[in-house]
Amino acid sequence: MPSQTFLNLDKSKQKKFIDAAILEFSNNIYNDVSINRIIMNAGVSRGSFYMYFKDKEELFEYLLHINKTLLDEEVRNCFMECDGDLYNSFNMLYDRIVDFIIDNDYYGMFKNVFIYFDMHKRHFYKPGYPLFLEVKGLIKTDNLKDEELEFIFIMLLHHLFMSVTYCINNGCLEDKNHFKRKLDILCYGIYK
Amino acid sequence: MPSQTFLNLDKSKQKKFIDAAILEFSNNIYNDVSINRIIMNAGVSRGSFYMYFKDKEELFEYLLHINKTLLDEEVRNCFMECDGDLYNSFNMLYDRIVDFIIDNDYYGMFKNVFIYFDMHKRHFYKPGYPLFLEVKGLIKTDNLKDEELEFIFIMLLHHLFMSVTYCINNGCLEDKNHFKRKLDILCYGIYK
DNA sequence: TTGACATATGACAACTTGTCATAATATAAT
DNA sequence: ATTATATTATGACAAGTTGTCATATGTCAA
Repeated sequence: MPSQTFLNLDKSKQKKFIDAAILEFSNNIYNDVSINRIIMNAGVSRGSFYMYFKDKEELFEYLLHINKTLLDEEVRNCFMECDGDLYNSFNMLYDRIVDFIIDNDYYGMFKNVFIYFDMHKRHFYKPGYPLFLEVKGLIKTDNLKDEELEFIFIMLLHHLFMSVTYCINNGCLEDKNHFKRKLDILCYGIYK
Repeated sequence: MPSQTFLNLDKSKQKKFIDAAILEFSNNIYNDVSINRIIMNAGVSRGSFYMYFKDKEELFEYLLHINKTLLDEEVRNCFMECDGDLYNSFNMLYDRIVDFIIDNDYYGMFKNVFIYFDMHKRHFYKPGYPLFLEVKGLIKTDNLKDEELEFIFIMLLHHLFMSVTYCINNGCLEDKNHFKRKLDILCYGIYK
């Protein structure tokens, strides 16, 4: 998270900075993101940057944080709308996330995020992922085998993001079939 | 792949260079690998490095290539020894890979590779992965559902590497159960 | 011996990041 | 209103990074 100094900034200055950061993260993959260009575009001095954020990673985490809140909301909605059925929920979730990313201002950034997604996956779906605890109660378990629910949840989430990555990177956002095939395998198994 | 110039070098000079490169990749994650340090340790000039390799990525790919050959051999063996049964093959494969990495001189490097694995996953298991074509004939399909074999293969491979990553990063190389649980889900499904 | 080609070199330009002493500004206290 | 204190802003700087290129040194055949 940014320092209090940054949070104390008036909203317009904050926005200008964040916009510059998103622009940079949209046009460059993580490793090539230049703090120099960000501060130039934001009209902020070098020293100030390091007053606001520890480093590039902290800035990046903050950019993710801003949107994660919105994404989490989608997850909650899907589970509610599907009466907690895992298959249907994840099916719906995939479509929603893809749509979310397309519609979103942060599309370019997300694209780069997803390319390097697993580099940063620890932010999303490690065990203890808070979102899981939230939706846990919503999942219908009577038609499931006796596996630890969080384990399954994380596995599904993992594939979800993998497929999103796959589709974004291959420019085939319409190939929603890719994830559904995976989902079928996960839910019903490979073996006869 | 390195330039012919590098391949023409006498073996001892090649080895010195590769050793220096492995040392560097073992002690630093990809982004922090310094070509400067490599050429210092290898006793090679800056210009020579760029004569041998296009850039850091090409060098890294070559280091992977060296070992991939050995890993591929393990894959072949497992499929042979398990009469092409997917479940058993991947089960065995996991153990072998973990052992391979532990025993190997390249352990440190592999650790760093696996941390950033998915950043580089394109090198391993994208569709058309040559190893698949090789072992395809070895896979017994009569007890499998009618899914595209390569799709399943890549999914299993993906989880295999994920679990190896998980175990290496968490220092719990003995927790072989992690992958077996995933394998059960993949083979027999989540739903009753 | 002389060309012709392959290989080696390190100085160089053009970047990068993170720090820090200093300067400017805002807020509080007298 | 003036002083004191705390907060925020700044850009020069050190110490690094990469990739290039003119030049130098090998090597081998004619």
